[in-house]
Amino acid sequence: MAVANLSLKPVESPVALKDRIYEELKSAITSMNVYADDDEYRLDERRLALEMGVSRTPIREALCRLENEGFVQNIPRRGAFVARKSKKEVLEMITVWAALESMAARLVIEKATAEEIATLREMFSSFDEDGAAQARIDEYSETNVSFHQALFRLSRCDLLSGITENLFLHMRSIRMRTIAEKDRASRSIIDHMSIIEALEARDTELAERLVRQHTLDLGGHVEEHVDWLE
Amino acid sequence: MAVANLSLKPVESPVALKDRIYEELKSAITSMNVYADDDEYRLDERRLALEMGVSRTPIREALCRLENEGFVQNIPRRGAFVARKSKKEVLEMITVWAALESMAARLVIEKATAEEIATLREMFSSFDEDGAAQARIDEYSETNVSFHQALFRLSRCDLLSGITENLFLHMRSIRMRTIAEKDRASRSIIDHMSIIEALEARDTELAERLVRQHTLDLGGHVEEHVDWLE
DNA sequence: GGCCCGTATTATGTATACCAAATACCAGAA
DNA sequence: TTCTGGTATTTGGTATACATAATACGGGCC
Repeated sequence: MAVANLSLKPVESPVALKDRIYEELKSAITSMNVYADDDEYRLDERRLALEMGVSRTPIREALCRLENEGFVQNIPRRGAFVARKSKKEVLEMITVWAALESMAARLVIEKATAEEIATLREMFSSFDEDGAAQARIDEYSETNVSFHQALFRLSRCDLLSGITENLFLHMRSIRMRTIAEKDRASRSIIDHMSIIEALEARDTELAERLVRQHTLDLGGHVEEHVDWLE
Repeated sequence: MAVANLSLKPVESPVALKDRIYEELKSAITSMNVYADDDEYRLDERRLALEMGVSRTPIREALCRLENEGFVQNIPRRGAFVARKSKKEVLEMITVWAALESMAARLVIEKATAEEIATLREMFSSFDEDGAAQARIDEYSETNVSFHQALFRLSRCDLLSGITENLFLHMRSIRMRTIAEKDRASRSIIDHMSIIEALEARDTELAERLVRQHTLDLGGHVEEHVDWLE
């Protein structure tokens, strides 16, 4: 019997309620300015359930996941709150980030093609003239994040990227309150260019050291200048 | 009015059911030999609820946490299974481990006292005579794990320790199937001693490199000799 | 005898009900 | 007026009930 050779894609499994709620809540939490004021943001299960038109069960499952990822703090018998990181926790996140990204740099040198590394350089092409760069700090900020994400992607290590993804989201909340500083931005571009050059030269030790130091410098900056973290 | 100056400790809050179930299941899963055969271990919610004498709700919350930590795989509408790591995933875990532990080594040099570093050396005191060491591989295996855990502890970075804790638990399952090999054990002792010496000499770059290489070597070993991972 | 389809069963996903703990509020006394 | 103690309400923790999807099994047809 002839088999009809239809090109069919797997039917999209209907996304479970708890997953959609998880996405919705996560996006809401990560895009809010948690550190704007000192209020604690409470996540009332019943209220959320009512607002989203579902029962408490999927809400609770979503909150459970968010708690494990550190976006929500659950106090027994008290309820769930949007998590606020302490300064110590932020510094530790930056330390872990430095560890992971320096390893990513090693892997990039080991695995990425010259073309792939070239894409990193292209990301900064519009910032070549450092005069113009300093005028567009907000735009640069996005490129900045993209650069680091690209580095992890090129490392071809899903676990590295995965762990870092949430670190980035946490850091984004911190960044929202940090006023973009001109000197840090231009310094950052220089750092990135040095990193790219080391990658292109396939200098593992140098690339690793530059990446680590770049992130640890951010840690030093936070340590010294950020005083609004508990 | 005089205030009675009693030294009271906070009353221990009764541990929630879901947390106890989480601990119980986690310990059960991590201590079982997941890779012994090709069976898939299904975690039937109803059965677990019945066996543990609770309802399905706290069971589900515990399974949710375990899924986030990678010990359980939840297939929608199919149920929960004990997670089996693929070879790729194991290799990536080892990579992340290497990244985190080499950073831990840096921090140890930065923060730990000479006395604390000395405790690392003491852990291996009973393995000094390498003849005797090879006879007690199983005993050594525990010391081995303790050594790495101690390294993270001395780094004073809770996040590093925290992330690694689960990595260790995952690796333990892998180890259970790996037959202890004499040559790897003795090689391991040599590695550890070199690491300790670098820490004592406060040679950051060397310590970092040795730690990273020690773990990456394990990765190479798995890559080459472990063929029973999917 | 083997394949296919329909029904039954089972288990997960979701909703709801109940319970207990924590907080808020109010009344009464100093 | 203020503090204390008790009660009410709120809310999270747990149990249970219901709906739906997936699988297993059996009968019918080829």
